[in-house]
Amino acid sequence: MKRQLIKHVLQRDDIGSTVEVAGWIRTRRDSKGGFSFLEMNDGSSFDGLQVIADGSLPNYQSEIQQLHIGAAASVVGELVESPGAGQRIELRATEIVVHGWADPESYPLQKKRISFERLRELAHLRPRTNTFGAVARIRNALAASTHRFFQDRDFLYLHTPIITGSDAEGAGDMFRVTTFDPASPPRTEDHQVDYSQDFFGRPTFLTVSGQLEAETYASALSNVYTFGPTFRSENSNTRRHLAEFWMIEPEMAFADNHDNADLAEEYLRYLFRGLLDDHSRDLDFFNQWVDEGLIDRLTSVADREFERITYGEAIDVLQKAETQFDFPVQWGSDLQSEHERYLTEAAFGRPVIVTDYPFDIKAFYMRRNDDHTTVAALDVLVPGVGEIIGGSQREERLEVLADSLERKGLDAADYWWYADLRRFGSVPHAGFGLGFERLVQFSTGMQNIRDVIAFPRTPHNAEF
RNA sequence: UCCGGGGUAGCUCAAUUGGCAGAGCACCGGACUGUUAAUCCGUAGGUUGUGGGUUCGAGUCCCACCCCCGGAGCCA
Repeated sequence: MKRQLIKHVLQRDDIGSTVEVAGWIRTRRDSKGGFSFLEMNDGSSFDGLQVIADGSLPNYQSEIQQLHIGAAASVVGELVESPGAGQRIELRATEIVVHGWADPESYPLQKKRISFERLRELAHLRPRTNTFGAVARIRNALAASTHRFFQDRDFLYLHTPIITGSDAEGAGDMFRVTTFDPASPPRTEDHQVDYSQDFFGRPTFLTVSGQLEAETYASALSNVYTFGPTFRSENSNTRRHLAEFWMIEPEMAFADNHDNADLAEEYLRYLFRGLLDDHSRDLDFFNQWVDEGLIDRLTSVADREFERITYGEAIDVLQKAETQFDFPVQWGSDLQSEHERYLTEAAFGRPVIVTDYPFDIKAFYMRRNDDHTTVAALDVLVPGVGEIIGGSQREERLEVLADSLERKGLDAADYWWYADLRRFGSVPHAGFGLGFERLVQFSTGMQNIRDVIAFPRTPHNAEF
């Protein structure tokens, strides 16, 4: 007999059929009537299947009554209507095979609520909990929807390199990649580390962004997107930062920053509509136990247009605000977290796309506006999470790019191939980067980013 | 990295001006004729994050370090 996933069994109505399921025991409740209830979950859905284990089963006393949370078992049984409240159907077992025991004395997961902090120390077991099972399914759904969204619009999925030779991508501190023995690397005559003898014959690092590479393929295949891991070695200790995270970076040729904003908004609203339509059971759980306003917020984001303002307009709004900010609001300085939060939570109560930031506070590759002081940048701010997308139209004019590199203190020689895109068949193009974990945070209401990725990498944390 | 809070039983937390380290849950044993995150009774459970120091006596006070959480910065 072929084992069925519980998500499918729960939808069946062919009462009397024989089915086989397998999974992990969540709880056993013994009835006074000489039989037991087993709640079994295989991760295929939020809800588990209730199994009725009658006292007449041959291994009832020897095994079934020893089952506890965490044990793995498979069950063959008859699908019956459940006389109890709380479930439509249940499985009356004819055979129960225990595959793996879980000693209740030492098994760390309990039937009661366990703090997320504690579960981070149990990252190998936490997917067996309600919350982390639901996070994993939502994360998967968002990944699948992402590919569907871009594939349906003829974006080409591009794999950009994880290891990069560029130490000047300008998006943050980088992890070095080397095969050298750290205790005794080869040295040059003047005692510098001799990277010409390293694996790649030059210093290499883990990527902080696939954008520059993505631009090269957009400059040939029109619309592309990346979806891969990204690494930042900043000593960030917040609930919004990881050292290793996943980023989605679409890049469009023959597109300006308005097209960019349109794409960002359409993409996000598509994702949330999909979750609301197809993953309501998991969302209901988060709405009840994690974040009461979650479903209302996702619905409103999916249904309403985003607010779009320029940086200059944002400064005006903030300067007229009643709120007392810790940091002063003035044109030319970057928006602080408290400012972003005010805009998206208090002022507008929905996602806000802020565009056209001052040149001086943004990256070299962003396209200079005609006012010569701002660039065609774009940040998408969402309530609770803050910046979820950052992007821009790219500078496609060679002379302006060269000027920007110089003004940012960067060496144009390091960007020779990037500049070549502007020498040969240059086109207006634009794109953005979306932090996938921040998207999962927003979609689940989970407060800490370490709880929306399977094995979080943060300073002092790489146990698993 | 900076600021603030914290680390006590397997888990979540108490412990008064420094004075015999407790409770709930989980587990185990028993009770209860279908239960559904905490039904009742009972047993057991500890080098109070680590290392020093003050004191007759330290979970509590002092010093150093480690780790966790929240906020800030960096950003996605």
